[in-house]
Amino acid sequence: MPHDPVWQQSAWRSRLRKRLLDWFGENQRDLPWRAKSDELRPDPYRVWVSEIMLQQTQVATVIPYYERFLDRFPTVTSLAAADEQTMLSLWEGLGYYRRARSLHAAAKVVCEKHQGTFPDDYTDVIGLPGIGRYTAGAILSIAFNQKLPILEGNTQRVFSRWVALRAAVNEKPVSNLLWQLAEAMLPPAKPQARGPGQFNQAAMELGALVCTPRSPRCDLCPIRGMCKARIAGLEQTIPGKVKQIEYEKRIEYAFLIADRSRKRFLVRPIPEGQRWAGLWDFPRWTRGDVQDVDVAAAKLGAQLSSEIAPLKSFATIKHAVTKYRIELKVYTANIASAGSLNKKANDWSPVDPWRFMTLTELNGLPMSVTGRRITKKLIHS
DNA sequence: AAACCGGGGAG
DNA sequence: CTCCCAGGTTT
Repeated sequence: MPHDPVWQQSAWRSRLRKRLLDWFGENQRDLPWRAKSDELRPDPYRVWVSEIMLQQTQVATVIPYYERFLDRFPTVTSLAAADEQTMLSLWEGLGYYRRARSLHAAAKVVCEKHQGTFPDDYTDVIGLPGIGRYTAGAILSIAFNQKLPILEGNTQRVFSRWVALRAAVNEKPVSNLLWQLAEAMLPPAKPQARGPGQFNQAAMELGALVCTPRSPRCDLCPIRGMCKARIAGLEQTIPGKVKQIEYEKRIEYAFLIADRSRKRFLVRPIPEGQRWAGLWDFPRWTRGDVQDVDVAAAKLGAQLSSEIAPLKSFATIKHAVTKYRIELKVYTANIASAGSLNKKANDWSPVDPWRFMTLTELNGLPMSVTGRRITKKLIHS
């Protein structure tokens, strides 16, 4: 892979580090998970929660959720002891709920294996559910100032530009090279105020505020004089284009089945191991691409051992997630053997988890975005 | 409306 | 190494 090995020169690295850390000292945002001025280091638990929330989610979106979450679960111990439904409700809106479930599971491990103290050993940390190489490096460098590299969306772009690496960052050899670069750039652990934790945060902050994907603000950049991409006029074209995703269109169906009072709707908590595990949902057919509502109703009915008869279209919700472009068709429907399903609220069992719930009750349950959108439409109808 | 952004984990 | 997870933001 042809590129200028400028980053292998230690003088270049230290000059760059100095500029970056000076810039960070004056321009970093005041974020709730960063160390308060009277603290030497931030609390590892707080850094951890923030890093998990920040996976695939932007800072501005995360802040209110983070504050609510920390308010309710201020320590690892309190999170480990939390009821899963409560925890998921606090997460609702952030999406990718597996992050929350992994965080919860990891909190239990920290309590059981590490007496409630977040571990400072890399092997222990990366062994926790939901923590991979990036997150382990981020927590240990930021909270313990360990000399560990990080590589994520921002720094992939920032580092590629510094050295004018033109290849697409998702190619394996490129990513390997960027990890090496990330490691080579790290300052020594002392002085701590300008150590690896500060460097990692500074590089990400630069990517978020200045070295943005499109139209980078090079005029504000502390590295502008020594950035190889900028010098070559390539800041707009680096990093290289990632292969385009092939989107897949899907049609899915959800059914609103009311009880005799017409005020309660059939829902259930999604079982372990399935998509949206732990969240509540309406009867929904999401598998394959079923073009016909009657087919979807028949298939779902077979699963519920009851016949579902679609009545009329209630709403169509368009939803995009990862590679899927989903059209969710929501129908009101009747169910044949409502008798066996006409449960009282306290009749729940894992074998027959379906229950009728009022809109007020639904408001208190954790749901996926589309589930919540259906509920909101019901309230306003 | 389409395009873009993107860590971790399972297989 | 590839695919999935089950959303938000930008253009």
